[in-house]
Amino acid sequence: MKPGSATAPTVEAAVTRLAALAPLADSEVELLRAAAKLPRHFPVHREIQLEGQPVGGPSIILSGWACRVQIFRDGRRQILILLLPGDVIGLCSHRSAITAASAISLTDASLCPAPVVGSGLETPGLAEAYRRSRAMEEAYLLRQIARLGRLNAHERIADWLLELRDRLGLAGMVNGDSFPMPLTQEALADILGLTSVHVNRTLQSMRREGLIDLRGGTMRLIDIPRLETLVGYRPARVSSDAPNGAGPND
Amino acid sequence: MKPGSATAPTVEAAVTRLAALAPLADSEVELLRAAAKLPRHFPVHREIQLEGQPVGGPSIILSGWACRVQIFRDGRRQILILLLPGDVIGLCSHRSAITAASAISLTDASLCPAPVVGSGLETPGLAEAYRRSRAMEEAYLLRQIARLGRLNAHERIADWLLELRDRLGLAGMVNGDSFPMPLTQEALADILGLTSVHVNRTLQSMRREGLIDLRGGTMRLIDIPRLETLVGYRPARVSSDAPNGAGPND
DNA sequence: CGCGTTCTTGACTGCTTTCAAAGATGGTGG
DNA sequence: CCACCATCTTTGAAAGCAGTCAAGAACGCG
Repeated sequence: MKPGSATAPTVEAAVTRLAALAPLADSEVELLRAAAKLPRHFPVHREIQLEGQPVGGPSIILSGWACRVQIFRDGRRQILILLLPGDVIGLCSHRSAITAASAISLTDASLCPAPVVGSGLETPGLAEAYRRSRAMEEAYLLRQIARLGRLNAHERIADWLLELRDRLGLAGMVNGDSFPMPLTQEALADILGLTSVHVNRTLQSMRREGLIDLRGGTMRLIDIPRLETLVGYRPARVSSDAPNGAGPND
Repeated sequence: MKPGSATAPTVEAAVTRLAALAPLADSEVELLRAAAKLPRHFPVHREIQLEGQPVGGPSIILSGWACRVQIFRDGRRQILILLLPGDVIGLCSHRSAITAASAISLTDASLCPAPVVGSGLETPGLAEAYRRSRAMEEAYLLRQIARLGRLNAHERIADWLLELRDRLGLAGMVNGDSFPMPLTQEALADILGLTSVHVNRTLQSMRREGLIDLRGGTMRLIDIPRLETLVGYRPARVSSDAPNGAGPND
């Protein structure tokens, strides 16, 4: 494995996330590992799915960060939702499905085909994990709407960071209060509906207030309780099962 | 039928919308009509689904307008998505599903249980319509994010009106360029992520510019081409089938 | 070490909010 | 049929959050 390659395609994050969504049989984990042997690699800023094109089969993100994005004629961009390791894209089951918004890579990324689940008879765990994954995605979309519609810059960032920590935690990518932050402030701005200049100022203000510590591509949430009360944060939940953990490692 | 009752529960709008999403067999239409015989009525501002509660079976909106909403501790509200006649809510198939955001009625409304579709063997049309309905809802969520993140007040209203016209058109509720507008400017503000004061000013500006005509609970889009170029509007599409029409009646 | 990208900072503009109050509207009961 | 009341709409003035434009500093990569 080349020393320079930032994201060696491993399936572990995806297995961790899907197993956190629903218990997987060993055979189902094996299906995932087998699928991950045929990864597709995307350099940064590459189109993964194109709006209006057929969805194709579902894929799993093995490594790297991506997003769904809407671009306006005059160049304005809005990132609609982040796509993180273990996320499944293209989970629509209707006929002639076409993708509603393009997906692009925000870092180098690798995907693989998601193992097909029939009517869920032989792979009940995977099928359930896919269904919950889709429900989680919908919950993130809803929260993103509330965030953009009613929160100011400080609150948007706080809320988004807490959600991000939960999401990365599901995939086992959180260490204590820290997780990787490979995005430029330009990308953050496109996520948060702000300008990069204002994101910069707000991040610095939050640093000064001792809320966060962002250095060298790592984000550390210093004062999570204060971040949470700032926006009344509550983690997304899509089922009444015990809140699926795998939270931050320590 | 009482003269005063604003929304006599008819199933026609719902049948129109679902049949526009996928061809329905006569037997499937009969299932819908039968289900509509057991409507539940909700006065304005009544809770239809409560966040965190079990989803229960799927329901169809027969008449009236509703929404999913997020309310913050300090009273800020954001309407996440409108729910219109023919829309199906509670379409999650995973175990122990709980609703991610409360649904409330914005006008008097009536719902009925959605006919259950098994594995889609006996009701392939309905099953397909449900799947596409869910995909449409996701497309509306994505567009709502782009709207709140990157459009100014004029553009948000234009974009939202055009989407609303398409959605109501699917249910056969558009007459030419006009459709009912039963929402208060306060509700519009909660949809658009603005204040009601600013919604008022912006609507009046659009009236003066000859873009819209809003009077007596009816919205007329006077200059649709100009509205469309204002935001680069393109209708939501979730399948490569011929764009499902039932567009505006004339 | 040099170059391009990203981050940072300042000054200024402006869209949107806030606060307040007046005007319109519609439904109800006398 | 009209007075009355609650709700909704409209308007004004002032303040604030975020955007724009521009330029310099820091960073990372080759």
